Amino acid sequence: MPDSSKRFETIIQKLRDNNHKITPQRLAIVEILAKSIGHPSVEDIYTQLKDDFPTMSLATVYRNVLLIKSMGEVLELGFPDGSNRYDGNKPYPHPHVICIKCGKIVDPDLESLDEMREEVASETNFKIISHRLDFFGVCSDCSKKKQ
Amino acid sequence: MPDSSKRFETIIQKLRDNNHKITPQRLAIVEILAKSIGHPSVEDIYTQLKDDFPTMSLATVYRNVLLIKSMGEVLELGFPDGSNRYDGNKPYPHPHVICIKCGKIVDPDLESLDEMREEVASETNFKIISHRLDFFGVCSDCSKKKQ
DNA sequence: TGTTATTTGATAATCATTATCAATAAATAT
DNA sequence: ATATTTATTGATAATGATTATCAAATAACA
Repeated sequence: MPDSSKRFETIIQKLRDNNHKITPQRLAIVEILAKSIGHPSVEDIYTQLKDDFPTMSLATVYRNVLLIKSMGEVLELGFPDGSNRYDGNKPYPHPHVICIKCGKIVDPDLESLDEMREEVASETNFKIISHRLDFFGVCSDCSKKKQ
Repeated sequence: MPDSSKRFETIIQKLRDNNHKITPQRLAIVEILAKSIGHPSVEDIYTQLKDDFPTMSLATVYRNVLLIKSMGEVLELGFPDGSNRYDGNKPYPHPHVICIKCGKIVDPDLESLDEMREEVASETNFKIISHRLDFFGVCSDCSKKKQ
């Protein structure tokens, strides 16, 4: 079973468990969030769905993303410029590498964060609950294009 | 010479170098940013200045923070809820520990980030330019209050 | 198939930030 | 010192992303 199908099932099940109705619009939004290819924005999701759902309202996308976020099944990545991107495939905190040219977001494999977390906790006396780590740079595709 | 005085001089000098006029409002805003006690928001800065400058416009605070940010002399910390906090004392990327109860922001000392940066660069083929690392949790003051 | 409560679509409201513009004031030369 | 020039300020309108509103539509279940 592919990873994104598993995520799809998990999110749908959680919606059912919380007595939310399963509408075609909701299904389609969950489908995209379960994959979260490229970490889409609300606008991205809306654009992807307009073909299949010509009457889809932008508000519906916002509402459902918010609902799924409130259940902890999507990670919201807000940026200083006000843009928000979403990750329903890995809804827990994890590092991101973001291309400042094309907006591409990649998930690197990093392990040493857990040590850091404990280091911070003991140094500051905070009870650490979550974190956010983003690296910003230029991807290899955009580096080539530059000339 | 205290750290914040040094920061104050640096920012003012950079303003002069870029042919910006030194107004009383600007001086006062730079003074607060140079300290950046608690990583203030624009609203925080505005509130602090209203006593000394009763006619101070909120737009003036926004304008000057933006100007100083464009010169690279203040770090903007934007959060998913839309709030922005500023650090003119350490305007370069560095980790933050944020209390989700009272909003307090603390700077921990962490060294291992540079290794991580190189690890990410070699793994993703990105040219890493900047980063952002926030830990979220509950500070010891708020932990005590809870009961 | 009918009933009920939720969801949807369309649009208005909100709120932080940015843009506008006339009046003011800083910097520089006179 | 004073005049001149140009940036800055204060007040407010505009913007844009997100959220709220509400009547109509529809999923869930009897």
